Amino acid sequence: MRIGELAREAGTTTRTLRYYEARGLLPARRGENGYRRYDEEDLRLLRQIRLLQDFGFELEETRPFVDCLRAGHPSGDSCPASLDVYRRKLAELDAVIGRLQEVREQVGAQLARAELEVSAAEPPEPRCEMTQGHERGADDGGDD
Amino acid sequence: MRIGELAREAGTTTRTLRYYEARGLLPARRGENGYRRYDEEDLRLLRQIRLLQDFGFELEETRPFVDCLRAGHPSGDSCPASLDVYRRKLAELDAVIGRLQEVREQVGAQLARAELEVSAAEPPEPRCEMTQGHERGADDGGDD
DNA sequence: GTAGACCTTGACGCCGACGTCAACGCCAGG
DNA sequence: CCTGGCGTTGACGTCGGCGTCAAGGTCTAC
Repeated sequence: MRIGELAREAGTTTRTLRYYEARGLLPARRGENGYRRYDEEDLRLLRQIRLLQDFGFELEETRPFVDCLRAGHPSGDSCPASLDVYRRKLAELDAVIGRLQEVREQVGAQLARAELEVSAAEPPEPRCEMTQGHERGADDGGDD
Repeated sequence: MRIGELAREAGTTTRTLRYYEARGLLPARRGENGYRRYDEEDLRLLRQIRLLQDFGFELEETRPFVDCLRAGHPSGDSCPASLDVYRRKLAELDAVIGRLQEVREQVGAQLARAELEVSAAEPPEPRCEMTQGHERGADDGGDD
């Protein structure tokens, strides 16, 4: 299969495949005409790469998985090096998520405080107090 | 105060301050010698910027806060435009955090599965089966 | 034979927030 | 006067993962 076909199969672009090859991640055999040739195995490798990329892994971090598959293992994470990447990534994710949650709380608190101060500064719209003995008919008019 | 001094006060660099000025975010008055001159107000603005930057806001997103302060408001988030940024940022944070948690679960699950498969594949270390009638002395060896 | 769809390499562009260097000006202390 | 420490502008480098040309070669269908 040629580069465009593989790209389509994997939902990516030829530029990306050439980039991977340049990085030594997914080298291709060459036909007589100099065109890159790929097989089903390459498609597997590529799918592994894309999956991890979608997870936010850097390209270099996908290399152990690719190497693992290429070594004949059933899946990309059948090798210790891949598991190490998983573990590092988990720790990294936890750190980032924790930091973002912290930020989220800070920003949320700031927003709440700022909104309060704004509403305190402008006291309009008395919010329709319910005075006693002031009931209305059946259709009391939608308040929305 | 001069640029180096302000940078030190705010825990940043002169390069950063020049960058902010180039972006129109923190323009400086000039002394006779062409040196940039800053005052305490600029320090406040700068601190507002740095705070938001630490939160992961892009520079452009800090602009409403800076403008707000410069307009004489008590704090950078006393203006509607700033609140809008807060809200957009919250939504963004929630989305990112959600996505990362999703990824974290996926990666965690993959790791667990892969570890299981590995331990299933290599049955070494028989984990010291207790054969009957093979008891040892008092100190039976800490299993860690 | 020619259009058009594919392929090749090479190289620059992009994004954001600066870092880093070059080459120069200004000013205070000894 | 000279050194050293500040300042100035300008411009290129960084990082990742490609996008997007440009200028050509190849192959297929009509």
